Amino acid sequence: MNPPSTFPTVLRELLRTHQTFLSYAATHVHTLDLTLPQFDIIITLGNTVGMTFKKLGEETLITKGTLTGVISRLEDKALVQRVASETDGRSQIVRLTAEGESLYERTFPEHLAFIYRIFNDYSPEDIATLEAALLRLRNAVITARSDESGELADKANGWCAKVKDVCKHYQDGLDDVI
Amino acid sequence: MNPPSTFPTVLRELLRTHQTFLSYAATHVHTLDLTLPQFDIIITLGNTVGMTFKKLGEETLITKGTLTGVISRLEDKALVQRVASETDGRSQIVRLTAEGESLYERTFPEHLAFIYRIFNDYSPEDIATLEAALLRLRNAVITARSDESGELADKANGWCAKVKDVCKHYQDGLDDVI
DNA sequence: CACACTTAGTTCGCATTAGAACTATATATT
DNA sequence: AATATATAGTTCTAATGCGAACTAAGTGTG
Repeated sequence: MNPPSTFPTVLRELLRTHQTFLSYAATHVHTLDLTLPQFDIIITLGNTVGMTFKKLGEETLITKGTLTGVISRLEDKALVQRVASETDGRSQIVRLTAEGESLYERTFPEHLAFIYRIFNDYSPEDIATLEAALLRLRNAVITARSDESGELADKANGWCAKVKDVCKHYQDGLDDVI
Repeated sequence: MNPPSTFPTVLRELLRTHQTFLSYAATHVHTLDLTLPQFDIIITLGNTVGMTFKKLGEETLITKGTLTGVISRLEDKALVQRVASETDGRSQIVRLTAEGESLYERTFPEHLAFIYRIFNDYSPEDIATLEAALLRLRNAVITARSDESGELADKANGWCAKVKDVCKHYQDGLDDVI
């Protein structure tokens, strides 16, 4: 008794897919004694001359508050270093140390190969299709977010009256519980 | 200079989409003085007679260790309660209190309407397509995971030699950095 | 120059998150 | 029944993750 293919279902699938992928990626990264965010930093800094906290946070989707701690732990491991920016007294440049570069070059191809196994049965078109579907969803979220209390809100509220039945239907699928 | 549509790109897009969606959903849930996992528990328990920790964890994708804390905080807010199972001395049933039921009925339609705004431009087929794409990806990850050190690994390792060039290409797009 | 205002990182508080160790209860096997 | 094994929750630790307050440094306007 699967729930119908509605937006709550599709979003749950988004969470599930995301979580499954992270768990898969972690199995490799943990063999390097790194966490996923830490390894993300390493591969983002690989083949670059370093970048500011701000840029690094944008690339890796890590909030600046969190980033401070992640970088500090990588600094403890001597894989990255903070360098004061010469042009902006507020900025710090984060770059790989020699040891960090070495780790990157040693492990990144291996990591990509590990990830590649996921797409064994994907054609390039399949990958493009998937990416387009994800991008469309993300843009749809951004649109909904920026459209606060606008027309969308009205439509949604009008639609809200009908929702309770859908909820019941959706929840019924979960009643084979105890 | 966008990176080409390769698997690292598509996976980064998965993370981005996931994060954007969570951030959107949180803007509504936080007005209820709940965190996302807490609200997830509420709507999962809504219209049910309650369920065990195990079942609840499976539905919400929350690890059992984490679940203990989330449920405890919801218990502090008097929204859920633990009830000892009559059939299994190890199990606890988690169910909504009257106050929790009330909250659920008051806020779930509103929440669905808020989420619905994302799919304003989606047809039912569009939603089904998106869900299929996500499900396929998740199954691909599961396949890769269960195929440890199998044929996939060999193919991936053979392919690994070519990876470095791809890496360089992929990273070049990030060099407009400082 | 003095002022408000923005921006870059740090720090702090609170709540997950995964994973491992632990307790108590079931279940299976002999 | 006695033992081994598996399962359900709890507890613990280390590391995110987010948001808000804070400091230091840049930018703008008068």
